[in-house]
Amino acid sequence: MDDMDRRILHELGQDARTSLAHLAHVSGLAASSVKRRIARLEELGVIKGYTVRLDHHALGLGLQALIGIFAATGTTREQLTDALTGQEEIVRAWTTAGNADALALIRARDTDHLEQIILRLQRTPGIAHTRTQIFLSELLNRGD
Amino acid sequence: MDDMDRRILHELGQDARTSLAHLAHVSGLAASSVKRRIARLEELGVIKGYTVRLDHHALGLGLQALIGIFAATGTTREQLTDALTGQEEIVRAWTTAGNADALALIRARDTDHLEQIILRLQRTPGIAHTRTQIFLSELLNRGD
DNA sequence: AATGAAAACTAATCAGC
DNA sequence: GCTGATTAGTTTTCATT
Repeated sequence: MDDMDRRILHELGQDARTSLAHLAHVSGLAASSVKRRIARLEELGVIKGYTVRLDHHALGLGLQALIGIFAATGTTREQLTDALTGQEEIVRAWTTAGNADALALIRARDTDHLEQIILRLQRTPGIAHTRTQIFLSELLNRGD
Repeated sequence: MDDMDRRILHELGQDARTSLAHLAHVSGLAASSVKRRIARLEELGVIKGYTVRLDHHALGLGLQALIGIFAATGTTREQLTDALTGQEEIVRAWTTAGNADALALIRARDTDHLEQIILRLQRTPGIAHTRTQIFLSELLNRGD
């Protein structure tokens, strides 16, 4: 991991579909050298993949919320992961050192959809209760 | 926006660097048709861009936290956006209907770095105080 | 590790359906 | 709005430094 790698990663962060020719130009390396570096970063797992950045509002999933998950006593990390992975509306989830045991970031169509998701979570074995915080608008999104 | 568009977006979500030939194969369309659809989705703003998914732990930014921002009275949305955009460690930020006025998702190297970020935010004009919640681990990450 | 050149593949364009 | 053929551009490989 040197400055060249960081530069390549930064460019890919801006546009993951850019050409090796462009990456070669901005880094000053040859295209084949850039390719080797990217292949190494992929092998090392530093690059986990490439994804598209979507306008979820345009796709009808404009509502974002953070749901605090309070696990039932005895629930394992694996059970919690499975319970959350089962809900396709959950985009990201973390265990926390705070109030709730976990926080789940979700995307919903509207408040009716959000309510469905919350009820589904509350009915999920291993989840004792939830606490939902609705996001009004996105101030900043710097990708991954 | 039909099922074909959704299929293409789903595939790009899995691997944004996949070829038109592969997208044509999975959708059953001709490569040129796939290209036209992607171009239209880009023009409409449904596709905002393409980015790389990184292993931030491997890059030395393994600590994630959510910082609740309590704005000073009279602070505008724009001032808050500017204040948060100025901190490069902030990955995402939202205004909320909850306790804090905004929530900022940050990535830090370690707790020392996190403390620096919090102190910087607390010194920022327009921010009255903050409340930090540290994430212990990531249970789920479904990209964007 | 990086380079440059050649070969293989992929994207972009466009006339026709 | 889709197709398939053509051209332009990009990725991949490899011998060399």
